[in-house]
Order: sequence, then C-alpha cells, then structure tokens
Amino acid sequence: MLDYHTEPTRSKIMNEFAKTLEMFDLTPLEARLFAYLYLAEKPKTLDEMSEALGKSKTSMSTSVRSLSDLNLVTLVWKKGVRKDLYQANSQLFKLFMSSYINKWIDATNHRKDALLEMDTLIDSSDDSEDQSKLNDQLTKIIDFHSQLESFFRRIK
Amino acid sequence: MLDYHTEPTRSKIMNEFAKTLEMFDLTPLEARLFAYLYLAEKPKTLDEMSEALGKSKTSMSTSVRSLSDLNLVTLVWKKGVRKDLYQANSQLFKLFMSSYINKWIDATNHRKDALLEMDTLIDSSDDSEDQSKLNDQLTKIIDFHSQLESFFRRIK
DNA sequence: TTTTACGTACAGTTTATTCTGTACAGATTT
DNA sequence: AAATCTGTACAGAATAAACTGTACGTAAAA
Repeated sequence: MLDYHTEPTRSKIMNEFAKTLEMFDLTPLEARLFAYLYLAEKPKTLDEMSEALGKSKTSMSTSVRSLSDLNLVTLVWKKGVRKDLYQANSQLFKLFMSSYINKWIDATNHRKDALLEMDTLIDSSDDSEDQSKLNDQLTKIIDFHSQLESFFRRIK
Repeated sequence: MLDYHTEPTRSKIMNEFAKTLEMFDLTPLEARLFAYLYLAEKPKTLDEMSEALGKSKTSMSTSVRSLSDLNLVTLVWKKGVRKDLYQANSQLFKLFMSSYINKWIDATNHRKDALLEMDTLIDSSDDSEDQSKLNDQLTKIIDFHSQLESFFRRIK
C-alpha cells in the first residue's frame, strides 16, 4: 500500500540520502536499500523491498545480507510472520562513522605491516644510489601509513 | 633503463602503496600511477608511464590529468625536453587528507541543502501519521549530515 | 613552409560489475 | 505425509567501467 501524499517526496529523500551513504563504500543499491529501510521504520520483508526498489528479490537478499554484515540492519522477529523482517539500525552517525573509521585503521595497519616486510627485502649489500633512494621513499610511505593510522585512532 | 636489483621490490611497493591510495577514491590505475611517480622521484613522460604500467598512452593521459586536477601531481618544465613531465607531489599526508576531507565537507553540505529543500516540499496541510513520521525521519537525516559536516570541519 | 612530434577527443572494444531467473534445500503449513 | 513457502546459490544476461587505437589540432623542428 502506498501513501500517495508522501510517496514522491519519500523517494526523493531516499535517493538523496543514499548518495551520502555511498560515500561509506556502500554500493548504490545497498545505499538505497538502507535509506528505504530507514525511512520505512517498520521492518520490511524481501518482497516489500523488492517491490519498493524495483529490483529482484535475489538482489535484495544479497544486499540486505551485506548491510547486515556491516551491522547496519537487523533481522527482526515478529510472531505469526514467516518471512524475514529487516530493520535499519537508527543511530546513523555512530553506526556509519565507527565502522568506517575502523575500516581505515584495519586497512592502513595491515598495509603498513606489508610494507615493513618489504623493507627487509631490500638487498642491503647493494648500496647503489637507486637502492638508497628507494629505501628513503619506502620509509616515507610507511610514515604516511603510520600517520593515517594514528590520525584515525585519534578521532575514533 | 631498468635497475635489475630494485625493480621487483619497487613494483611490490608500488602495488601495496596503491591499495592505500585507492581508499581516497582514486581508481586503481590512478593509484598505481601516483605510486609509480612517487617512487620515481624524477619527473616522467607519458611514454615512460605507459611503458612502466603496461597501459596505453591514452590511459596515462587521462589518469595523469585526473591526478593533476586533484593537485596530487604537477606538470614540470625542463629545458630541452618537449614532452610533458609529471611529478608526484611529496607531502603525502597533508595532500591526500585535506583533499579527502574537503570532498566530504562539500558533499555533505551540498546534500544537506538538497534535503532542507525537500523539507519545504512536504505538504504541511496533510498531518497524517505517515506525514509526521516522514518529517521526523527527514529531520534526523539532516542532523546526520550536519554531524558529518561539522565532524570533518573539526578534524580538518 | 613543410614536416615531425606530442597530447587528447572520441568511438568502439574489452573487461568487470551488477542484476536476474531458475532451481533447490530447508522449513512451515495442510 | 505431501504440499507450499522462503531464502539463497549459481549461471548467464544486462549494464557499466576501463582501456585502446585511430585521428586530429596544436606546437616545435627542419
């Protein structure tokens, strides 16, 4: 059932909101789906999502699972209802920010380790100019990663 | 001319570094290109980039232009050399962070304006339940954008 | 001026991503 | 028990993105 008064506006809001959510590395569909669920408030079934977004049920299944993995959406139980019901979690800022920042921390930390590993790879018996320049650049790149990591840890 | 000692390591570093740079919304090629130029230190021509990355000159042209637009790379003049020479800018953290943060600020601010616009669209003569709920959610979404914007302004 | 060299616009191709329909396993209902 | 419903795996289709080669405008060289 559609509300013919709010429907056009609702869908504009949904799309605009979704654009911001995409910046948190959600796919366009995941972003629109979250926006839809958030605006809906009431938990929705895969079929409802499918109809609302005009995409297949399969797409809904995979997308909503992604959102669930990111803890952005929750599976809700309602007695008498057989279908899975999903609901958007509500504390937007905390939710998106913290997972995003953690993602940065993990990535930079992991990458830094890999680069430190390579540091030991550089043949230290070869003290050519190229060699020492490369070493110098590598140090700077590792520093960059350290800066990123501590930056994100700080604002966490 | 290749340095056969440093070449394999150099390329491993390049690819690892590039993965981090992709997080700043660079395409894989842009990221690898920047990493290449950064490690090279010496300014490089489109042909050199093309050979080093194994991609067409056209790709180099468009990618290096993108990097240049983002102010990550600079066109350098050298007397006697006809070809364009590009060099990676060197202050990694400042460079990437500030453009990234500005991007967030611009996007969230712009998006917030669009949403405020929609606020006025909601038919206030219709005071149905759906109406007021939608309004409530919209307010929260706008708040979310304000929080994002001020967050990024603060850490700038 | 003519010729050669360089960068890039553009159209088309290749590659990667997103999306869908069918089919099936497990669960619920009859 | 059989029949129906629900979510998802998987393979293929549709769509989007990345990449290339040709062609051309502009500038330097001859």
